[in-house]
Amino acid sequence: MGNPTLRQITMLELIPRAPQKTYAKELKDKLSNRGYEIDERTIQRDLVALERTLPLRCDDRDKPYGWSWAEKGIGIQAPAMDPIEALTLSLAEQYLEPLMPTANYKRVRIFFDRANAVLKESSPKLINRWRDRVRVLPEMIRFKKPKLIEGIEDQLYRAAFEGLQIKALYRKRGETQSALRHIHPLGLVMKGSINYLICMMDEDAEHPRYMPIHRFEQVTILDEKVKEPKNFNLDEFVHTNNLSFEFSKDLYTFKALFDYTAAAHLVETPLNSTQAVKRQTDGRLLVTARMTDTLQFEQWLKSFGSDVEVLAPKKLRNKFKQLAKELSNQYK
Amino acid sequence: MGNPTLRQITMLELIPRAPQKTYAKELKDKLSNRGYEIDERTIQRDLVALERTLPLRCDDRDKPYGWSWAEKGIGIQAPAMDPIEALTLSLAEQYLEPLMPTANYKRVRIFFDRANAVLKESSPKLINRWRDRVRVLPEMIRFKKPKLIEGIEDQLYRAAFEGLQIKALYRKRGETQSALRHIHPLGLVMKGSINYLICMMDEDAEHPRYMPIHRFEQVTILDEKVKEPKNFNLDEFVHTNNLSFEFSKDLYTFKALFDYTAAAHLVETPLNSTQAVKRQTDGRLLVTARMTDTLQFEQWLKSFGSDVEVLAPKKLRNKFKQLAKELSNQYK
DNA sequence: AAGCTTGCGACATATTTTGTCGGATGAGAA
DNA sequence: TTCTCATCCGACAAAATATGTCGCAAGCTT
Repeated sequence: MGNPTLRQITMLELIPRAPQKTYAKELKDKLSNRGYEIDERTIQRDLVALERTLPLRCDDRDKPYGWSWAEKGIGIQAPAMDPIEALTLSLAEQYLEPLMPTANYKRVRIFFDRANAVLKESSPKLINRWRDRVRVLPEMIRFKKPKLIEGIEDQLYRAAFEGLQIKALYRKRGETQSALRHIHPLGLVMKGSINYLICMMDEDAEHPRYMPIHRFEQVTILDEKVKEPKNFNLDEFVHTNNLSFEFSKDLYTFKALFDYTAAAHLVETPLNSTQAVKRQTDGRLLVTARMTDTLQFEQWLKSFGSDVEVLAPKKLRNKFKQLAKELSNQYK
Repeated sequence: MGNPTLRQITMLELIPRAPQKTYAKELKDKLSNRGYEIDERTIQRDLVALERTLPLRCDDRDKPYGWSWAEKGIGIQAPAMDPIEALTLSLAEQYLEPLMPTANYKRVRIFFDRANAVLKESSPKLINRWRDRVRVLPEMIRFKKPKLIEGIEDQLYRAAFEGLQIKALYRKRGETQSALRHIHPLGLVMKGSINYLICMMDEDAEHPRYMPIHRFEQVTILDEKVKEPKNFNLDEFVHTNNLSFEFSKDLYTFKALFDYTAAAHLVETPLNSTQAVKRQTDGRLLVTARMTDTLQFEQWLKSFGSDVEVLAPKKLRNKFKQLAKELSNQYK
């Protein structure tokens, strides 16, 4: 006879969360794989015994009975989260909630729930205090997330993860009708509130495309493996398709004068490690850094309005000259 | 005699992760609280038995022996993560890593490690594929995080969580020397790469301040409870101190013409639910929305350069007129 | 209706669990 | 040093439990 505790713990780890199920026989096999040669009867008894105290569910509508962990229950976790860990997770929650795709967020939610349960137990008063006392503020304006059809997200993820082809109803931008397409998912890119499926289409088996997942209206996963272009590289794709806003990987030396109050934070949170800052006699900050040529950087510069004067490179300074002209025309 | 399995599971949940420890006597008390009246001897025996198979550590340099879970081990988790859950966590990892304070990130890391372990086991080939095939792209430029002194972050968090006063060495912006201060932590605000401690100072017991935590050089937690101004409200503080960049909560009706390609995404990811978009005959998009007057919104508008023409409110249009003038002067 | 699977009660037995006791050990105080 | 105290740990016996086996019943399939 082996150690019943360890065997039962192992068994509990083998039981999936509802709505999935497992069966006595399955458990017997898996336990046997892990070195516990045990009678099926014993497993039945263990399950019934544990069910009395743990949030286990037994679906006895059919035989064999299907066993699972209650969907909402927190199950077992050892070592338990310590309060600091729990605090950190509850902070992570604040970061993730506005950013992450909703379907995914729901799935990590269970961890946050668990964290909050720990906090509640360790210091029920403090947890509310904490909620009142911590804020994660957005750095930039946040857009509404596009609406997604229930379940679509999950299916696209699964297809991308398992590398399976799909058939999907996809609505192009501006169009009101969706069309059936045969798609080979290659990857996923999340950017701000929009997530894209990177994929190959049957029509053009050479060039991958990206499709915002909120334009999918129906997805069926097929049994066939995805056909990939050889040497497909997601980073490369992202760059060449302007998804990451990078024009090139060439570095240039950036130089500009910033208003002190508008850019003082650059001293402590530099653009990158090549950045140098020097206060000028007129109070402005001369900032120098090696930068890659990205649209995001330009947008960031533009957001300073007249609180920045770009000095170098020439090309960028000219762009700003041009911008000045255009704005003058626009608001004349 | 009770059920040994359940009792042992409960006990395992009571054992902290290293470097924290617990002791036989402590476990006896806590188990007794949970309804397991058990001899101390039995606990010792259980611990030794479980140590053989689980990553438990026993520090036997002193008596009583200190028991803990191995720092790196994954312990027990039931129900086990299913692959989709694991996938989602590994995605959350990509979101959080660049955003979250480093000290915190290390603490949630254990969950990500666990997730990756699950993925490795369930489909070792697919996990690598997934890593190659999913990217979370930054929406805006990201600054380097300021350097923090080891342990400072943890202590400030703990003080803020437990509502305890601290003594700290704090270096003001621009100064090279830090000064000792007596501080009453009230809360925390995370914004982009900078995190702030919101607190009261002994010198001015009326007005809370915010202090970037990377300017703290040493922190000692005191035993005394924080004194708070009555009716302290973090959200209010954040607003009145321009941390959230909100000038006022008054809504105005915003109206502007956007270049189509630059702003097409607004159709699918609107600013808020009041937004209306209409395509003009010249191809531009007329966007209308009720907005609050925030600096962030203005910055976002400015980042469009000449791809936006602000129409209303007048005040905002005038700001842009002014901007056009200033830019013209600057780049003349 | 036969055959199969699965759940479950019963039962005897081997095994484990557990409280108790007493000795060993080591730290700190007198 | 010696004494005291807390703790660990081995031993032991009784009580409780765990386990394999068997047989029956229920429900499904063929």
